[in-house]
Amino acid sequence: MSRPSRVSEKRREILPALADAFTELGYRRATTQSLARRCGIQENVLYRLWPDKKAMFIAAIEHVYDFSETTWLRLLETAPADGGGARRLLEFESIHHGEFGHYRIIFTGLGETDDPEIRKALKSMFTRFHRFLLAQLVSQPKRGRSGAGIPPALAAWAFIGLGTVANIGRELGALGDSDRKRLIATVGQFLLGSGDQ
Amino acid sequence: MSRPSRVSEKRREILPALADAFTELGYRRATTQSLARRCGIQENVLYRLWPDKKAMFIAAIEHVYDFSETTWLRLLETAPADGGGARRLLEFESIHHGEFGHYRIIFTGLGETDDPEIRKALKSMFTRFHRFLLAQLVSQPKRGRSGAGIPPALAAWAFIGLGTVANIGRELGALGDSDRKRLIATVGQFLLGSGDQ
DNA sequence: CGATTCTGTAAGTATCCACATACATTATGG
DNA sequence: CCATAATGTATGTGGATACTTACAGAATCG
Repeated sequence: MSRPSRVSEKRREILPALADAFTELGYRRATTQSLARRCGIQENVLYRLWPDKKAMFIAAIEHVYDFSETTWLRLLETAPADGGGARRLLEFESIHHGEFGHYRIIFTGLGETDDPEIRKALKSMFTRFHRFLLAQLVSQPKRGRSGAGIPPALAAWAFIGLGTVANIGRELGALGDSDRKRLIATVGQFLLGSGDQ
Repeated sequence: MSRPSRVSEKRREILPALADAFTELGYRRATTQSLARRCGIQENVLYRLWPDKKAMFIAAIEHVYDFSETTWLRLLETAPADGGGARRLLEFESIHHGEFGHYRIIFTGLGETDDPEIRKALKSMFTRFHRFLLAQLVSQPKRGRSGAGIPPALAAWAFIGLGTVANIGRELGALGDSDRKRLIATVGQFLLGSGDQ
């Protein structure tokens, strides 16, 4: 009992840089040396905060989702509470989608899914994401079911797919900026249920 | 001039095992040793067929797409030439989607997109995929535009996104088998333009 | 203060991995 | 049959990398 541990504060302080490193380099290419350097600490200190590299990676995944969700929640706060949140999110994403490149940590994670812990972390992340989107969809003004009779739970998954392919297209340069925005806006509106319009 | 080279035959003979190895292990975790072992040859021989590991990976990516496209083309041959190919593919994929796990090589590739050659290979793959789907969509019976006024080029991208999220859901166990099939069937039909039906 | 625990810095290690070298064997064209 | 080039097998290597150990200073409790 002397000198209280500040480990948890340190973890939170370091997480953004850690997540950025994994995001840019991917899981395997991110060496513990490079992680430490980019966090401005020694390798050893990293190992005092997490038991191994995998734990650092999982923490980074969770941080990335928390960060995104915080962004969206802030956006929804400023939105009218009339249930138009889904539409608002859609507009926002059609412009800013993938700006932080954070989805890259998902891609690299998906290459490690035979590790049970990593798979579990990813599954939990996607489940949270799905739940969040679903909540927005069912609180829509017009009806509880989205476009043309697609059950909202499926529509929410389709939204995730839409965002994913937009990210891939952006990453590879296979989809130009304007096409990507049109893709999100058009198909998104469609899934929201407004159809042609 | 003596003893003709059988390099290209050997490459073709080995590619399936090579692609399987990258598919199961991912790019970084697949060691050249494990690649060689799973191909039933020596490491050295591998290096006589391709200059380095990256070239092997790119060859595997191309092989995987060629394999898929061949499967679909065979399916379309047996389909009536009335332009219902897209619908036929959809039915097929809603059942057999992702069976070979080959999409995993895409995920691991997407974690290496800062390498120009790998990015180029992936971009080319997605572009070919998109072109293939688009051709099926525009040859549809009802109209040249798919569901509810979505331009077919965008609908084709949305299809890719749909397939991708289905694969992710399957991989993580976040989407049960029946939900996955319903997702592909429902949203797919929707994108095809039949809406409620 | 002082015992104790936290924190920073530096260096070490055992393992692994992409790729190379060396050489014996085999098949082909002339 | 023989010169030439392809193939098979074994072993080597230099560098990277996850994780460890050693130790000095500093902050907090009683």
